[in-house]
Amino acid sequence: MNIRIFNTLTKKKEFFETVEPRKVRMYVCGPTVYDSSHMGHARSVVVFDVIVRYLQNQGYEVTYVRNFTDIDDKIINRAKELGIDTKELAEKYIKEFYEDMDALNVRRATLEPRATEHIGDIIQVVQKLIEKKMAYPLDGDVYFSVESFKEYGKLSGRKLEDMEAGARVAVNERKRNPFDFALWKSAKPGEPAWESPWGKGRPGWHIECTAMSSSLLGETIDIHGGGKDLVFPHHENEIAQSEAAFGKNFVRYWIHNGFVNINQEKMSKSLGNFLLIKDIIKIYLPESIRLFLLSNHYRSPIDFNEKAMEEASGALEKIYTFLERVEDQPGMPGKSDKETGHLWQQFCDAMNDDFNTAQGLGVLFSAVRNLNRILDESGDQLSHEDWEQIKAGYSDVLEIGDILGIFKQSPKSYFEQKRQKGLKDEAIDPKLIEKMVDERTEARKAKAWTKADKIRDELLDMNIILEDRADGTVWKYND
RNA sequence: GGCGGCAUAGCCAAGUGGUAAGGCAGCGGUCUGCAAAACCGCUAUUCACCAGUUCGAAUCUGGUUGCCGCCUCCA
Repeated sequence: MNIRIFNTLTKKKEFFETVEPRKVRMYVCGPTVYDSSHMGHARSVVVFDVIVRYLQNQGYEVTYVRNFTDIDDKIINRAKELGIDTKELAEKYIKEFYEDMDALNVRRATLEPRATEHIGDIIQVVQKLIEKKMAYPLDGDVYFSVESFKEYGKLSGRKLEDMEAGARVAVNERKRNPFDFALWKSAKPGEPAWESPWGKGRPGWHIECTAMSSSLLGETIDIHGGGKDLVFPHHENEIAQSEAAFGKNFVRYWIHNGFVNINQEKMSKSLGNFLLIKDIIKIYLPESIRLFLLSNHYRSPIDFNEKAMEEASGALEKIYTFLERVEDQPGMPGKSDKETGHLWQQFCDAMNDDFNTAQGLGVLFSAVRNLNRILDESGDQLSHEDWEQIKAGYSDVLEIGDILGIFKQSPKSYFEQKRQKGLKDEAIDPKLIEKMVDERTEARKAKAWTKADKIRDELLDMNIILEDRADGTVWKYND
């Protein structure tokens, strides 16, 4: 049980040691709820969902906090456009976020705080920073002074001097340093605002995470995660605020996931290629999407495209086919076997190495192939030894699926679901298919192969694939 | 301009010092009336290029080329 994690702070894989034995305090930056969630959100959320599942499986008690940023400029602007208040807007997208994530079989975090629920904590941290002279009020705003924090830049590997050279930040003459960032922003008329020692206003973006992390998890936590894009400035600023305020190491392990590209392009509003989760799940099964997202190492970029999704769907089906095959074995005792075997251990080896799900999937597929071979070779009389291997493999596959958040349904319902979806997409009456399959069965009995093959071809045109098994013909939808 | 990442077969993708996982596609085969599914075999003497360290490098060092990301809201 020696997990190694790539720490963005040290740029090295380090053995995972928690502050408190067997307990993990973990914070992951959640969405700013001003718009629907896209595939990038899906990746981040799924990756950390898998990490939490694995840590729990390995015996850690995980307190997992994932926040909602429910107040900020983007929310204010969007609400203004729509003519609704910010709270209403935030609620709408929080609800959507849950719908998307439930569909993707993402478990809820232990705590899911909202920035607006922690205004008091935020004000306290800001005050503390002012007292320590590491922040300064300015006309109702409060800024963090980056120069006061000597280690500023340690996460992103930047130096203030270097950045100033090629500065692309809008210069605000009033700030002491162009990189000073707002902890508190004064409210313009009509904007949502909270009372504070500096007048009415709202928190800056970065401070909420410091406040919520420290108040819910403590001043030093084990893991802080998020997308790579958050390294600078968001997480850099969080470190500065937190370590300045509390005088302690803020985070032990920083974990950042890579981007999702769309057909080799970065997702961006300007390119108009933002793929929303709610649209993607209309086309692909959520489990296929999870499998796709986990098929690359979490730190590498991943390219979303039709071919990749078809491969992921095919891979999912391959494993469901195996599971169904095992469950159809006479004498299959169901999922009783809880003992984990060789395969599970190999999967853990992959996961222990910086949560290498891509390698873990390799283990899974080669195991499925081996187990299928055993089934092929033994025909209908499985030896005791073979049967033990199959049972152990089967339960390991399910255990792995549990970590990855796939194979949640039975193979029967998976295939049924696919058939239903196919019929709906193609607008086909299932009775027609049953009728054609029956006709073909009759033709085959009469050895009228030409007729039988003609029916099969007709079904194929409807994307229906037939499998003639020993106990009858089964049809599947081919997407 | 500053900082960082990546380059492995037709495609996707693991592998950070010990002689190239896995998936898809392709070809050949087993099975099948024929298929489908499944399985077996074949498919990178080689890991962008050049030099170096080493008994040994895809893995380490230096350089070259190409692609990408961050530095502005962003998962």
